[in-house]
Amino acid sequence: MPRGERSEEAWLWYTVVYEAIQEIPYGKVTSYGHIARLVGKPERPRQVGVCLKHLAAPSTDRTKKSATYNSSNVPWQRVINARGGIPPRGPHGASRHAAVLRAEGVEVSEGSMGELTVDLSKYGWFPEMLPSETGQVESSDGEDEEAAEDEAAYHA
DNA sequence: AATATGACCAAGA
DNA sequence: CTCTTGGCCATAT
Repeated sequence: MPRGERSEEAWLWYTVVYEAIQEIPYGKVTSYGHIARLVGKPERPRQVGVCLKHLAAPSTDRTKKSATYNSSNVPWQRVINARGGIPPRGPHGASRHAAVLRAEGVEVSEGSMGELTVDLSKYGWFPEMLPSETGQVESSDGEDEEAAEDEAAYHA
């Protein structure tokens, strides 16, 4: 991260996000919001996107830490938006993204406006949490980021 | 320092 | 179904 690598807190955010993403099974996809929930920050899906954006540049890493995670060891292609759409981050970005997903066996179709989409009910990966149905929340205690961090590193 | 943006999301209208 | 609104906060200008 550009800003002084001294900020452990910022590094921590990137770390938990990357590790959560690495848990997405091959051939499945999930959303930014789900990753945000996994790391205990359900209200910051946007910041997850920031992480991946920086991930796109593997070199230019001055700190050894930033070299830990790069576009080749983090399956960024398995993270799409909540509607199953592939975010058009560039002119040919979406198509390239779709190609990578198809290579994993994920079916990518075309939306109404030529937007590439994935069928979440088929390829979506949302581990045992459907708030809309059960309305149950796992950690209803006062735990926050710390707990989430543990949980994220747990599964690895 | 202050303002604008963005690989987003959920809920309303 | 589409469009708007409010919220988030690390980066970029």
